[in-house]
Amino acid sequence: MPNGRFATALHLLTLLHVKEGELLSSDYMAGSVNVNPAVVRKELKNLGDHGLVSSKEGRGGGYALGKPAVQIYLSDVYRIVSERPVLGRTNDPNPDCPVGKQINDHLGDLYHRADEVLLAELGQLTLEVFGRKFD
Amino acid sequence: MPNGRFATALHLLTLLHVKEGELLSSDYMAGSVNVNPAVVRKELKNLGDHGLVSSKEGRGGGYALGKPAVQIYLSDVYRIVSERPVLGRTNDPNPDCPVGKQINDHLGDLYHRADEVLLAELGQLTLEVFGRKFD
DNA sequence: AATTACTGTAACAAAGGTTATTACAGAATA
DNA sequence: TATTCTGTAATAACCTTTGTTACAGTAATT
Repeated sequence: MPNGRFATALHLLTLLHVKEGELLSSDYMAGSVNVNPAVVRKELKNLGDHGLVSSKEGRGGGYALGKPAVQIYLSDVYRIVSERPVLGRTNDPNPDCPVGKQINDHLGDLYHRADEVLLAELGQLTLEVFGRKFD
Repeated sequence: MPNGRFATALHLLTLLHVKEGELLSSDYMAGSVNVNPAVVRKELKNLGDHGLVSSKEGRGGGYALGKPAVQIYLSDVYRIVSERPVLGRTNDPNPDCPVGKQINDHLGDLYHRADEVLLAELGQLTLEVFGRKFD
């Protein structure tokens, strides 16, 4: 994962948690994260599709958590924003080479285990616990 | 890590291990991994700078493992090829926002722990063990 | 000595993926 | 009806990674 989507998503969720009770606009949140409002809306829509965020359209609308922060695990966030395995992508090796023919299968196993341990680690933290670190 | 350097590096090291005793050329290895020979030379030079690979210049030269495969941990490989934390980069949030001001510190802690568990997992495998999977 | 076959390395091009930007339709409130 | 939001698409800008080309340096071979 070369990008900053995890950081962005967790920042957004933390804002929603810290300001629980109010509806936050994408413009406001974009100002805190320092990214474009349209990017915020896209990411929040994505998180919303997975139940972590709810939204209200129209004037006076905005975003809120879609479920209690104690039920949002950081592993959920990771799963939602990262489409590629942690260890990166694989190549398209030469099938005529004994190593090339088999390497992707073995890399696949390894990548899978790496994702597992990462998810296990992130699964130990909820948004509520993470949010306690903030004043 | 959005890229394929880990896969490339491990493929190269596996080739060197499987064909231990001979010197392999960057052209040959590039043919197995299916990437450009110059890319192979760059990556092998990098692995060599960290002691995992030795090289011999000039005619009849090539590459070999720099130390026994039982002493090469996959965590070493990961450390060498990945300059960014697994969870990705962070943003440059607004310091005027309470959350924005602190988020990168807390993300930093999280990223550090994520890297730790990943390294611990990869540290359980050596190149020798990984290489047993191949015919 | 000259040739050959390699690595080491730099410079630059190409490709791919991520984020920014702009724009506007649609929804809900005032 | 005007306003203020989200939802969403299209496109541009940017950045990172990989590919490509080229050539200097080194060591064996002839």
